[in-house]
Amino acid sequence: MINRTMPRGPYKPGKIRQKSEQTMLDAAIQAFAQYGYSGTSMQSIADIAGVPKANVHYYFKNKLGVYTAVLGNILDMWDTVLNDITIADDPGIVLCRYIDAKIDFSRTHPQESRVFAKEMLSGAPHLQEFLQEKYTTWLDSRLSIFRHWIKVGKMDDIDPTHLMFMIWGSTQHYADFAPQVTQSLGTDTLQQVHFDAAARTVKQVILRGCGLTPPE
Amino acid sequence: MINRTMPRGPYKPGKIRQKSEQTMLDAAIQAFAQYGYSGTSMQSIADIAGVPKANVHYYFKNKLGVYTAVLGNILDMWDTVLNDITIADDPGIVLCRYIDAKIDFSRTHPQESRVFAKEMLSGAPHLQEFLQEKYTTWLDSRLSIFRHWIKVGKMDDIDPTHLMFMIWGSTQHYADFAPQVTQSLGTDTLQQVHFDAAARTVKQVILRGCGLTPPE
DNA sequence: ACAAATCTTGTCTATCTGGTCAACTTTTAA
DNA sequence: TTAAAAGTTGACCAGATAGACAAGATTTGT
Repeated sequence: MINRTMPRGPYKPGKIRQKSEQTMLDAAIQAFAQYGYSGTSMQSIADIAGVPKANVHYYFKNKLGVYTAVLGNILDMWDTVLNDITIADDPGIVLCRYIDAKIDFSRTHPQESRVFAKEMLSGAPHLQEFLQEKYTTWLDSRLSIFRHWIKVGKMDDIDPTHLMFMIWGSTQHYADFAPQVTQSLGTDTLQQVHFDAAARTVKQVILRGCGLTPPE
Repeated sequence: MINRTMPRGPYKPGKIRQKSEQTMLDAAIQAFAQYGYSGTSMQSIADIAGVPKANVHYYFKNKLGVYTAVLGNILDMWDTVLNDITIADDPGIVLCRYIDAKIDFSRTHPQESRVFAKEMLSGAPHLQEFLQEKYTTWLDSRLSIFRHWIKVGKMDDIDPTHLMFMIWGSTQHYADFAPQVTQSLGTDTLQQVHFDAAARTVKQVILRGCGLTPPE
């Protein structure tokens, strides 16, 4: 994607910029996940990326610009799994798919999960727009499907909003509280087998708790 | 509690020190909850407490000292609810009591929950001792009780470790992800009624999910 | 009242912070 | 080859940072 606000000329930007930005965003996500927005210095981002600090300022307007870019990338990943469900679907299958996807996100993108969590813990000052627009629209449409399933007896009368919180809390826990989880499971690093056991238990409890039988 | 390492003399410390320390710890917990350890300045703690910065340094050795004191107070609150359960107890009643207590903690001590969560998200660098000693002992003894209940058929064969994670994740969510929760519930501030609904749903799903019937 | 200890606070310092800038090098299209 | 644009980087700045310290104010047992 060529940035059309850049001046044109014999030297077209693209490859170098794209690669450098990605390197710095990768570094930034590590720093923000560990130290939070206020606790992260531009110097530390530069150090992790292995470039001088001025280089970060060349690619991003300021610290907030880096953070906004990181946060934007994370929000773009927001829950595509539940996007195309309909009232015709089977709630048991949908919940299974969703729980598996959320657990898998905790496994494959723990740093992203942590940046999001820290932003929430800080009062979500940079997520107001997301929460009031994209998120609310997304949630309302999903909730109405759950309510329909409940009305037609496809699942028990479980408050779907709080059910969502349960799924989010239970699955994100494996990324956000990793030190406690690893200690509890008696391992050094979380392996696929641990995430499989987690998904199995969460599906088992949530589905049975909603009056659903796990699909084969 | 008189600090016996302090020099003795005609002026016995106690009331003033106790009150000042509490004021500063209250201020510190607010700052740490919002900005995390690295992002919190001694000046901001002093500002919230309404005292000069040098005053904070008089009562605490350094910033880590303040943080350690805050964290210690939080760890002292660790889950007294499950401490005195035995294999003779009814798992349904125990889980109900526990879920209610955890939801209540999220309601009455959200800042404490957030400081703990941020410490976890940062990799728990100041919780290694706690996790390896007090926590592990506590967890192992609780897990053995759950395993006994499962063995004698008092509850379904649910991995008790992951069940604990589900309860923690689901209940702490209401303190740690408060902005998302409030937005989802269409309210400005979380009220007792919201926490009641949360506790009801979590108990409903967890108990049924474990093959238990909610007690009257 | 008084002296010893506790408590308060303004001031100082060395370091780190986000951010700017200008000189320099590399890449690119012609 | 060349020149314009993109990219790199060390040096620099003003303000914030954690912490030290000394001088003064307050509290308390005698």
